[in-house]
Amino acid sequence: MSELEAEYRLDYFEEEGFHRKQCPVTDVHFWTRDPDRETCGEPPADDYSFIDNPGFDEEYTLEEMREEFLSFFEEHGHERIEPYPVAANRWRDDVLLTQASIYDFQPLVTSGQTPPPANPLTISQPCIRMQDIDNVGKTGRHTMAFEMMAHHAFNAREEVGDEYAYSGEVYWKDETVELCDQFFEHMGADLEEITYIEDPWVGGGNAGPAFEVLYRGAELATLVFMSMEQDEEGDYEMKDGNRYSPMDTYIVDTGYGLERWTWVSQGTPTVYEAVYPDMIEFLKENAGISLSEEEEKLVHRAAKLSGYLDIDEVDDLTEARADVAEELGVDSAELTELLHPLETIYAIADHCRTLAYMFGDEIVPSNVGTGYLARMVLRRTKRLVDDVGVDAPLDELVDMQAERLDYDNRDTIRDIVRTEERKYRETLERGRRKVENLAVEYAEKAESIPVEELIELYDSHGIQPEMVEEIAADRGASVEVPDDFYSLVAERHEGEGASREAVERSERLANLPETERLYYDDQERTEFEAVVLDVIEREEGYDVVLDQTMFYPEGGGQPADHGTLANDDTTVQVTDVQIRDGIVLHRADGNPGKGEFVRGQLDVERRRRLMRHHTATHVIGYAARQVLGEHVRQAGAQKGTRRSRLDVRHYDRISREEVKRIEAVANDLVMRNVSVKQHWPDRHEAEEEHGFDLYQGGIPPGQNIRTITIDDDVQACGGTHVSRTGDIGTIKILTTEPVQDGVERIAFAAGDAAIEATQRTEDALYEAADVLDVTPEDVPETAERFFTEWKERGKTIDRLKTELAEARAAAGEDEIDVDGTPAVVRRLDGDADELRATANALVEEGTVAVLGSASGGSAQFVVGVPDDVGINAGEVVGRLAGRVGGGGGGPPDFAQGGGPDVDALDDALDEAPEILRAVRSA
RNA sequence: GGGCCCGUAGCUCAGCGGUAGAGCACCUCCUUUGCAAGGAGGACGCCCUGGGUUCAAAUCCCAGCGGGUCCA
Repeated sequence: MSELEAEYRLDYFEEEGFHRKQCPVTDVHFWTRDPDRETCGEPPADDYSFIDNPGFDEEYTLEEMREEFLSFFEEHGHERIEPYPVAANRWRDDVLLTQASIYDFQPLVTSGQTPPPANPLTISQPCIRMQDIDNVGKTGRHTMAFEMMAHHAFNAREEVGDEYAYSGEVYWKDETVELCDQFFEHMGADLEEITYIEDPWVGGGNAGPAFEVLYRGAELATLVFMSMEQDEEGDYEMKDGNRYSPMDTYIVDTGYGLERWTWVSQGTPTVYEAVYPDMIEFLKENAGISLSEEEEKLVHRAAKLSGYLDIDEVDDLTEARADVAEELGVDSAELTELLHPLETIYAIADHCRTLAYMFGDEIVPSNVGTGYLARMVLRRTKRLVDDVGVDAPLDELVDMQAERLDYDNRDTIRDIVRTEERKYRETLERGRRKVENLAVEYAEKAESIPVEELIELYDSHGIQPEMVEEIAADRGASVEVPDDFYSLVAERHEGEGASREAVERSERLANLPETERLYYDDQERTEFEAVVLDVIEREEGYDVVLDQTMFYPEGGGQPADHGTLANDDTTVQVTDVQIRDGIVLHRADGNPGKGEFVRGQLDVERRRRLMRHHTATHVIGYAARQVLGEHVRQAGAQKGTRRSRLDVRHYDRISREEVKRIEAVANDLVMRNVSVKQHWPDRHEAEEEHGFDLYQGGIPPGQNIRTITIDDDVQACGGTHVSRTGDIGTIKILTTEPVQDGVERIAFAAGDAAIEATQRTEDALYEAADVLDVTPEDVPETAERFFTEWKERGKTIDRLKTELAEARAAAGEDEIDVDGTPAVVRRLDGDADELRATANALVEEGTVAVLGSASGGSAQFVVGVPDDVGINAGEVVGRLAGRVGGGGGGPPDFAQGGGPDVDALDDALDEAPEILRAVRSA
């Protein structure tokens, strides 16, 4: 780390008369204007000193503070940027949630592939950090949801020229620290009290020097100078143990916690009271929490000390709490009892804000991805609400935050919260019954519920061990929850995860130019001429590289074009087309010859079908949004020639009624025959105009992006489309099915494929009608009637079999005597049911029954023995079955068996009396 | 995306190779007419679907469909 020391010696510090010091408590190096200062300013070296002693000239609300920051940086040459969604997976696939403002610009802007929306810029970015979830409410300063205010500048080294999407230096370390200082000064802070702690930053493959900016015990800003990338040959070894070297771009990445600034301006005991005063007031009242004046004072004093609490850093929270209690001179249990409801309320307020952000940004609850995180937070919140006795509905609480955050999809948010709450209630009820059954079972055995059951209950049924304890206690069963419960659960999941296949890259391609893509110029054209630049032999066939092509390579869920490449000598079939680093590879069954001129001809019918289906996919997505709500967005898509599918995020199953409405809206758009327009707008202008909903199918790199506009639906898309919606012909939804919780798959067909699909469905119906000998309209009713009748007949047959069996038993002409007990040995070729019924009837009359049958291709026996007769039926069956090459068994009074050797059945039955006697005497 | 659990009467579930069960609900009768009322009787099952193993599958194995849950 010391290698970076020079990086921190700024001219600005020199000019301003800063001193570099080392903190005797934390050992870190820091910069300060105060020559007498010894400690770095961060707990545990220093306490919070702003509580009851606000650090700025005025108090600010969250909204006022945000505006103060943004307008200050606007006045200092920065452009204000609208915040991005909290669902970072909308534009990058390496993370789920937005955890910092810089996330907005990774990876395309930070790597220099795409220009920033403005440079320099300022933003206040909503973020969610799930890591802090256990600290929320307890430490007084942690929140799961927060806004990171920031100013960013994107620089590229002069010497690399215009290789990147931005060039030159906007500003770097000195100006960054100066701006930070100026903002503190603007707010009325005492600059003498500010410390800049040297704290190198590492993350996501990048690194650089950084400062933590401390004021009155609170970390109010982090100034990161991202300037290095991971490199085994690099000169700098950072704290993660990896080596790093300087990169061509260098970026100012700052973060000013909006909540912290608001808190410091107000000097309230906890951040929560500064950030959500109204909601906390509401929750306190609703839960009936009122403190005496003395208690208020105690809570207040405890808050000042709670800066030391951090579940990551303090091993045992109870211990830390005890320390606080001791310092205050009160009983630890009493203090906990007093603080616990307040901590819960703080957490509820924070969690509701998190949920408002998530659902406001149209995350749909699910068992995967961001949807799962949302579900976890919601369930946790529900438990907290019940725990502390707040009886307001959860959707109302979330809505309070959604309203404050000014979301306009509040109805959907409430709908989602209610649906999720219902699902959770159902899970809890299921769980409760399960635990009750288990508790009774183990209580009877006088054992405690084993840990394996607890793990099973949690992992497979979502029941917290605390809940098991509670229910079990009611039923008189004991449970012991091990301290390392959650790591035991984790153990169960070890060894999961699939290996990822490496993508092979041909070095040969590196020397070829990018293929000119003609398919965007005129999407209707199907013929072209080109020069063969290279032919690469593959295991099966050849990869042909041309200078230009009409062939659309597989991508964006659209399969590749097929067709032919021909010159005067030869014609080769193209059966697949792929794109690698801008080079289009045509997989062909022959070699057209390097350097040759070829005529390319697309399989026109295939391409047309794909185009219809691609445009139809946009139309279906548009229609689904109209019918199901604005939260609907693409979760995946695959186009085909006969059918295509679109996976959409939605929090419920799609009903038949909704399917019909989607179909109607889609076909209405087809019939209106609106034009399908292609544009290449500047990406930032497009984003500003249409938002991130543009990127339903992924985010393309580059300054300009291609968009497809149909009516008022605009999407970034690289596929080929028909020119008017009327060209689709018609759209028919084939099926909807859930692919995972929160994602529904809509399969549909377009154009002639739609007609074919409808015909297939009709064929099935007509065939069914034909079999039933009725008209198609009558099929449902007739099928129902037949099914009912079929069941009735089954019952009648059962009854008749019983009657028949009784009649047979009553006939009784072939009764023999086994040492004084009457017995019947008989062959009757019926199914197992008949044999059983007959045997039962015989046994009823006090007769031993030995019945054999050869129906169904195998020999079968049933042996019944009345009570008080000393013959083991299982034994008899065993011996009989042995003679037909099989086996059998059952309880002593009623046994069944058989074997494959049908021919031996009669012989076996002949021997039955002997066997009965032998078994009796045994 | 991966792991695990579950599909049996209208509901909640038991059964886990050998004749499909219980409680609640339902119907009839009796006894009582009061906070989950008692008694007697009755009806109600493609044991999710399709393959396989077996003399025999609700039960074991495989696949599918449907539901749930945990993790990234």
